[in-house]
Amino acid sequence: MATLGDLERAVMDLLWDSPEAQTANGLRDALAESASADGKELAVTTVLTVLARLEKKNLVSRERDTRPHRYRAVMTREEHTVELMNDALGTVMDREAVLARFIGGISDDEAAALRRLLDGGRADEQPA
Amino acid sequence: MATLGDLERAVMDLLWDSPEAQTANGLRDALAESASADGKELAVTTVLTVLARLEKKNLVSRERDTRPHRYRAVMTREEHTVELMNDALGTVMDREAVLARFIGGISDDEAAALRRLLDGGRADEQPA
DNA sequence: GCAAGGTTTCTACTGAATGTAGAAACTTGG
DNA sequence: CCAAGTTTCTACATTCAGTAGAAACCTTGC
Repeated sequence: MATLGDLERAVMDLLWDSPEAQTANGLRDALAESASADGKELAVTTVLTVLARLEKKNLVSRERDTRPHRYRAVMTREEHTVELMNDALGTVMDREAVLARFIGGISDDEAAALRRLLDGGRADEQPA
Repeated sequence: MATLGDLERAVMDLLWDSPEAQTANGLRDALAESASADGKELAVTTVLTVLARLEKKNLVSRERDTRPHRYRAVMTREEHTVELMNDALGTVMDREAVLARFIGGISDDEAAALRRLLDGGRADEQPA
């Protein structure tokens, strides 16, 4: 339930970056401009197909009542990333050993931020 | 570069759990006993194929000089898991926002462990 | 030195996931 | 009711993973 293809990922990136729900056509246009694809226009049916797949994966929801359906990300990018991290952790029995190494690899700034957050320092969490 | 198939995963689990390098035959036998597969014997060529694939993915190395080649995991399970976590994080610009949510979701025990680790509390890390 | 048996490599097939899109079905404003 | 836009169906190519037979490759006992 983890890996996204390149196009799926590109679509998610667009949805994550826009607060408003998007139409397939809007996404197709945005994809055309986006860095990776140099002007390459996809068929809108292609975009609709990946949106349907992303919906099936519960990464995207759509408003079916407006005529051009509008799509939005179900989770924020951050929530999704945390889910991936927990997926990775989930397969391991000794979570603390992993966490130990993990924090061993982060920058001092991030370590400081973590410390702050752990000390009730909170900033904006919602229970996942 | 992330996702492992079920069999690949099963092989990695065996390699991670054994300090010694293993042969394909040994792994095949171990797989037969292992929980998930109820007595189902795989062909040894099957095991060799996935080992070759895991080697290509740099998850496994082999000693080619002994006759039955012997295979070992390149990283520990923990290191590998951390890599997955960093892969997930890597695609995100705002790492701290992700970390914030991440620690919001862990247990109190783990939070305590993290705090300990952050305070130079260390236990067994090697630089990743 | 050589055949036999174990080991490894090649090749191949299947099924799922993904990128891609045409054809067909559907909806709705005029 | 119809044309234009929208959505769904269906389909094909490619890649990845599971699976393994056939062929090539060692090594060792005779």
